[in-house]
Amino acid sequence: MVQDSPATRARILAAAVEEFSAHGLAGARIDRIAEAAVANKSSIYVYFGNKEKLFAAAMDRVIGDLSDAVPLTEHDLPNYAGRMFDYVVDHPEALRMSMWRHLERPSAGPVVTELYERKLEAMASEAHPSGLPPMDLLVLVVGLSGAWLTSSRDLLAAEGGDPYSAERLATHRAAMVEAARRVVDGV
Amino acid sequence: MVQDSPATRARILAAAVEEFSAHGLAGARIDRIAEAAVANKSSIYVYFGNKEKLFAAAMDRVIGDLSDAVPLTEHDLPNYAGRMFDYVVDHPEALRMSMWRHLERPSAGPVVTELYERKLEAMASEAHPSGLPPMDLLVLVVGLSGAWLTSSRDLLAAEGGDPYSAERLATHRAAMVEAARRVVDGV
DNA sequence: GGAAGGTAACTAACTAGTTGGTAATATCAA
DNA sequence: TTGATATTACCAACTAGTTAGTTACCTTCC
Repeated sequence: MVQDSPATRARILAAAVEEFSAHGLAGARIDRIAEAAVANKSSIYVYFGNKEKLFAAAMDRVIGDLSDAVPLTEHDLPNYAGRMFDYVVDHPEALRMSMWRHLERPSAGPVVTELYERKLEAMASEAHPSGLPPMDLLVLVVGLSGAWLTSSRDLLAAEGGDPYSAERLATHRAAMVEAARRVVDGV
Repeated sequence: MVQDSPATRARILAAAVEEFSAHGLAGARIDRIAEAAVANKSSIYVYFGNKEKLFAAAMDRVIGDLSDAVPLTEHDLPNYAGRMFDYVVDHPEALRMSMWRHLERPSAGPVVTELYERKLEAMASEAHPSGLPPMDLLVLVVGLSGAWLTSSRDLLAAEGGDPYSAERLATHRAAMVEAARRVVDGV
């Protein structure tokens, strides 16, 4: 086993993302993370301090990657919703982590309030046909983008077939982007 | 302490709903539930079997109450969204429990696939101006109804003020119902 | 030889679930 | 009604296993 500190740290963080995404903060097990990372448990404490801080680091990583990959295009919200949908389909851990954050540690993860403030200002300054307050508009569009992937399996099962097949997801994506367009453009 | 088996059971279930809603299945503590219910820990095992089954019972209760209180009016989805919003504002545990279910035990809670099937059929048989598939429409409207209450505090904080004040919630409710109307009615 | 990276074994605290026993209530014969 | 007995509700203390976090020691490489 070659010693390589940055690589070990990276393996731990990757394993932590997977474990926390699957089980949340309370359900995650440090031993499982160490095993999956092929690292010793104590390395986790050397690199990240404790479970809580490791959770925060995993959250920073996942949410940071998400906001880098899906920039908020405030003047084209329907396509923002579409890109957000594509990203969380490809990276389910992003959606799960943000749900864990909401339920377990609302304060974890990067603070991007300032960014949002600028985006909302930009939205407010232009004349929107929507007629809805910028914040409400943004929240609703984000809500649309995650609707399918956060729906209960019970509801999705009512249609028959696999709700997560590529074809079904493509159909929903189109419907969702169209819905966002209607919300944004008004009637 | 007067002995009253149904009352003890009810106290345990109520305490379980609160504990699971706050901490989820993995984070909940049986001892805390017993203490909050003013009952002995072993009563929990007498009445509910084990932690998992108690979680399922709490889920049944919360989701059952929700679907009783907010009947799915498939021919008036915007107001369905509005009533759903009102309910989860008044009963935050309903939203939190359904999130915990999604993350921790997707199979917990009542199975209502059959009900949804009938509702979707009813939607399909009528000519909708929406042009969107019934399932997508329903999922998107439900997504809209929960958007504000599942948004990150970070985003909501960008506006300044309390995002959960009665006034702010009323404003959002109106915007959300209007958005649902636009999605349902098409352009 | 010494600093940095890594490890196995350990510990103290916690947690789901159990047990052996007590008190209250119901049943019923006299 | 009464007193013995069975049943139900309840409880304090315990157990076996788990878990986050620590420590003392080893290995690698400059």
